[in-house]
Amino acid sequence: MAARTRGMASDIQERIKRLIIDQRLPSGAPLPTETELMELLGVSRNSVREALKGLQAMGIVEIRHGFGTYVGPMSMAPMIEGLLFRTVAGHYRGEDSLLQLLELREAVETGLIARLAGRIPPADLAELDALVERMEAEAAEGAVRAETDRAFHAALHRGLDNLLLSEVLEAFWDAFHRVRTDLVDLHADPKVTCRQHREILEAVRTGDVVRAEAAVRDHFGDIRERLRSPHHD
Amino acid sequence: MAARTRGMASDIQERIKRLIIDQRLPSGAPLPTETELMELLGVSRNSVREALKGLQAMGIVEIRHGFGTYVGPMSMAPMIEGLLFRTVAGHYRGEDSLLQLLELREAVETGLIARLAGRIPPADLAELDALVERMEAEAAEGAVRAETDRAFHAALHRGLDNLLLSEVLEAFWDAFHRVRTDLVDLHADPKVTCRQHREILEAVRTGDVVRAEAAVRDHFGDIRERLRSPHHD
DNA sequence: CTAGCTCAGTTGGTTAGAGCAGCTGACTCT
DNA sequence: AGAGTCAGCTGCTCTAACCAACTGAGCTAG
Repeated sequence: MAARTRGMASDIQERIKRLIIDQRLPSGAPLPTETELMELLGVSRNSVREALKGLQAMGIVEIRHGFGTYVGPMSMAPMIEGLLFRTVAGHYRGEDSLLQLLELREAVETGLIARLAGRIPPADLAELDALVERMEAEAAEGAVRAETDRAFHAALHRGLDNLLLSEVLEAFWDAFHRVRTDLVDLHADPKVTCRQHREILEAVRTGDVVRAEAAVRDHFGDIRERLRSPHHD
Repeated sequence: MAARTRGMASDIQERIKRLIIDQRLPSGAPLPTETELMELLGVSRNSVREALKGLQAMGIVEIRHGFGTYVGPMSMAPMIEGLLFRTVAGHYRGEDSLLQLLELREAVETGLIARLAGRIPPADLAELDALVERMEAEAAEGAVRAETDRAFHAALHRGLDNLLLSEVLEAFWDAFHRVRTDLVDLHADPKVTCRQHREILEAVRTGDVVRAEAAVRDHFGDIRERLRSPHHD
């Protein structure tokens, strides 16, 4: 017997994790069926399912109805859900959780822009140019699509050359975006947004670290300002 | 009916989340018992439990055997678990996931040190002094305890005045520390470690941003160097 | 011979009911 | 008045049966 005081479900989860690690299973690899796991681990189907539900919530396994169970993508998706819920719950309880989330993004992205300035590959710079242009086209028609903003930040962070870091930043963006659409309407001026993004792009293109930091800070400062102003319920 | 194609468990989770948000329940508040939830939501006990297991994995609820179910701490603990597993699994598959995790910490902490330099409250500075001294005492006896290093970083980040940000940084520290103890032995020179921490402290005390960034980068650069050198299996 | 449909088998999803296990608080005995 | 005990809540695990989704082999029609 392994873990006595911590419950069997947790024990089963640990054993399934070990199974994945010991066998070097990559994302997408098939795992034993529920019936097999139940025999393999010597527990009931119910316990297996509860353990899998927990692992699924952490992105460690992926369950497909009628097909099978697989090693999960291990993306940052669970973190997004957690951050989102934490922020929304805090917001409704009167905390400034939304501002904290924005500050988290601001602090991290401002700190990282110095590392990016002057080091963006030409291909990514071209993509960023195209994205800013699309952004301006969308702004002329009323509002910038969220997907375009997301693509801009994603392309920018690609230069960091660290998949984990990029995913974490993307997760922060996602969480903030979802909170924003669920809770408040920032009614930002699309033209201002465009100008700020172009400024960031030009700064990193020329490799001007100080200017780049100022541009990013300006971008977030603008959002922060709108966050403080009266908005909703 | 809400989600038809996404399964009932996910639907139940959503409804429990709504329950917490709509009633403004704070962390630690009691939730309905399994029996009550089962009647309230009109589903079987098993489905309720599977949903709760998923929420528990995300830190949204906390289940105490024989006592009840409560609103969870909503800390970053689930993220630590996820990062840890992702990194360990990647490492065993031959990826440089450990280095990526270290770089994540390095990038974020280096970027944030500028925001801290010269802005640490005297009380925190005193605590940091005490921690470096303890570190030196421990170094003289062989090795610096992990808890001391953790406390140093935690005290340093307290000055950020953003609980979410501090927790995220702490989570990154935890994940890296656990991976490190599980996978590799960095056998760092404790005296060097002490010197680096003192240097960081002096730099932020005097408010010298450039020196502070260099100190942090030096600290991480040292760890990164050891990570590359031959180590284990 | 091929394109499309059908259906049986496999796998996960849900329900039901029974009994086990841990914790709390009130009750009892000293 | 203090310490031990036990009844009762609570969550935990198991069994067994049936429902629902998906795949792929085999059949049918063109």
